[in-house]
Amino acid sequence: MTIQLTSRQSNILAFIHSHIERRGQAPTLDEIGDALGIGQVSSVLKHVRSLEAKGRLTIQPNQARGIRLVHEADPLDADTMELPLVGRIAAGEPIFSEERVERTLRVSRWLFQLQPDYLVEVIGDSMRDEGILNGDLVGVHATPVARHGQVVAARVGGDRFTIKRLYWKDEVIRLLPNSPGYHPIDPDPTEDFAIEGLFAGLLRRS
Amino acid sequence: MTIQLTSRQSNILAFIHSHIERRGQAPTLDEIGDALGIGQVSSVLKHVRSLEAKGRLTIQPNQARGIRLVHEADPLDADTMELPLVGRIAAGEPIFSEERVERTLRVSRWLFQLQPDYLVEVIGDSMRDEGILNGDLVGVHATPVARHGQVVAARVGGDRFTIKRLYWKDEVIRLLPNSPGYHPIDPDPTEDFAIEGLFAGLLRRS
DNA sequence: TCCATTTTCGCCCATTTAGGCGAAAACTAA
DNA sequence: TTAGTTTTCGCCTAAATGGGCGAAAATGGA
Repeated sequence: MTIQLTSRQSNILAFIHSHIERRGQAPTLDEIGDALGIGQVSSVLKHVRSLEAKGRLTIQPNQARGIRLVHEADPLDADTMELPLVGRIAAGEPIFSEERVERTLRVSRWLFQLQPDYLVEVIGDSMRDEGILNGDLVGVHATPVARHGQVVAARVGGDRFTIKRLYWKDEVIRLLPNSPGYHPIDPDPTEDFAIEGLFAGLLRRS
Repeated sequence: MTIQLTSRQSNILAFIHSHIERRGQAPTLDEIGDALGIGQVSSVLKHVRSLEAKGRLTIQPNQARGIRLVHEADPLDADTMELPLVGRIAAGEPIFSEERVERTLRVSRWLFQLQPDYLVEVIGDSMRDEGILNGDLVGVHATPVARHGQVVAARVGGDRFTIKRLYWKDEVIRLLPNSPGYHPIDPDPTEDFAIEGLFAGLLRRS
């Protein structure tokens, strides 16, 4: 429920915004008054208080430059997030490129402890024993850092994007498929190998 | 941007809503006045005009019972849905009861072909081979009708709520755990047995 | 055409809010 | 401690809004 602002109020809010952008700190009431042509700081305060009542900013009492903007991000963004579903990964490309984002899904943040940055569709049943099936959408928290035993999204040889459990022993990296009938991947040292991120949740379509 | 209503206004809006539900047509200004204890229809009109200004309804000029509600349907509801996550199921209780709804999650509708009515947390690993693990949240499409081979949410003996693959042969119902080490359940004919619904998607927390 | 129903118009008052003023209080740095 | 900066308080006015009144206009059926 966003309450609408008067023109005075939105001008003031806009000025505060731009001031923070330009100077890195909030303006004083006096500076706001100067910019908007309001002689009395107390009048400015009145408006700033109104903006606070309308949920657009907060005031740190008695503190100079104590105005903090509230990042509005409509009520939904507060507890849900939008995740891009990226398609098949081709060689060399960065994970993110406009063309590969097939669509975006919105889900409650509560679902994830580790916040995913995107979703990938799983191809193949090599992780069946981890409860990850063909067609599942896996959330990936993009990071190159992974520890032994974690489920990771990795890219081997530049074009094969896989979800595997990482085994790292004696400086040997192994990607364990964790399903019978699949063989572990021992990355060829001459091939590119990159950890794209960590497993962070799963969505299965019905 | 939804503008907030005064209490008078929301009462009037609520009455209009319920009147349309009950009678199939909008009330006259006089009827609204009667219900809310406002003597003058013109006063009612004032409020109805306010509601129009706030985008909650429209008025067909000079037309009797000419109030039309605007179905707000926030842009989000269009492509996401809210699902209650229900807790452990106790004996005899209906699936839905306020106390058992632990929280609600919002997810994109696109995720589901068969629309789930609620989510249940899976206890135990009896469906590991179906890719359903302990702690997963399973979407359930509430229906008593299931066919052979479908994954169902069922209640056996009144208190055991389980997710199983349904086998139905020669009028014998079997719930197949689909994991080694678990035995099929052959419902005891003297026990209650009810299919609560069909598997409709899965969410795994990270 | 006439009449009952229903909507619309003009007017009223009380409360809230916007917008502003001067002065007091609080903070900060010398 | 003292002076300058900045925030806060109390008070004021005008406009907008909420909530209401009685009467006039429009509508539709008999």
